[in-house]
Amino acid sequence: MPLDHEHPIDAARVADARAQVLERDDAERVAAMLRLLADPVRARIVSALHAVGELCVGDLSLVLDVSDSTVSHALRLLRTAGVVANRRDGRVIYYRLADPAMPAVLEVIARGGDASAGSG
Amino acid sequence: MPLDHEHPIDAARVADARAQVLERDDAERVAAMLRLLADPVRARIVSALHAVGELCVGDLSLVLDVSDSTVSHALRLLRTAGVVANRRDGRVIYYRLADPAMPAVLEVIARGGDASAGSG
DNA sequence: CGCACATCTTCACAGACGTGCAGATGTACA
DNA sequence: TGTACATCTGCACGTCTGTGAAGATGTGCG
Repeated sequence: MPLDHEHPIDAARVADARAQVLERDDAERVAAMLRLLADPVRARIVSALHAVGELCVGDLSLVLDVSDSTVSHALRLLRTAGVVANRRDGRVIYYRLADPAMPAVLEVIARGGDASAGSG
Repeated sequence: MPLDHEHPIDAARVADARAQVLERDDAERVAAMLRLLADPVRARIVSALHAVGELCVGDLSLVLDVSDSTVSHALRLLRTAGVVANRRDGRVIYYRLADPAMPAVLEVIARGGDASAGSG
């Protein structure tokens, strides 16, 4: 049970934290975004697109060595969320990144918390 | 079905991507880290600790308005992963951030992809 | 010791998630 | 039109995950 809502151990700090903490709705949005990257296949898709600009589904499936069905499922989530965009060239559909925040997140994690200096 | 592994549409780009893409193991690690933040409660815990430095479990439960059991469960995951550390003061246990990458990730997402300018 | 308080843990379960399969859609070309 | 190819979608299933309930652990105090 949450404590009585009446007995914070450090009331000032609690008030301070309450004022600055990510709000419920924002946290939900942030978590939803991060959930997209919290899967190895999707993270690697973002990584691959970040590396070479754009790739079609079949080539992506070759790069990652996973089934095209899996790639397609993953791309659908990313596309719906606005993380990637696509263009069609004949029967081939090329995907590219549409949200610079995603590769940035991967870099921050990979580099261990240093968020300064961009793509090296 | 995956293509034949023999018919990339852009072989050069595939080779290029293969060389630069996040490897399977690394992707697994990155995804595991991000999964920790891909939950509203844990994201808010990181946010709160980032805001005020340290908080005990009970106060955290007040700040977030969730049960202390939920906070404790969440903290265990974060602690096991090295995201937070704690110190004991009597019966009260204070938690603080131990991995600067996590709040950095939250900021990158919140700011929409601008990864420059670090913490503070 | 016994009691109160803060935190942790075990168990159980509903809900979300990732993936393969099979078929559908859409495009190109003859 | 029919075939071949690239991609997408719906369904089903095993697995993972977050949470609450209830009790356990650990600490301080008298």
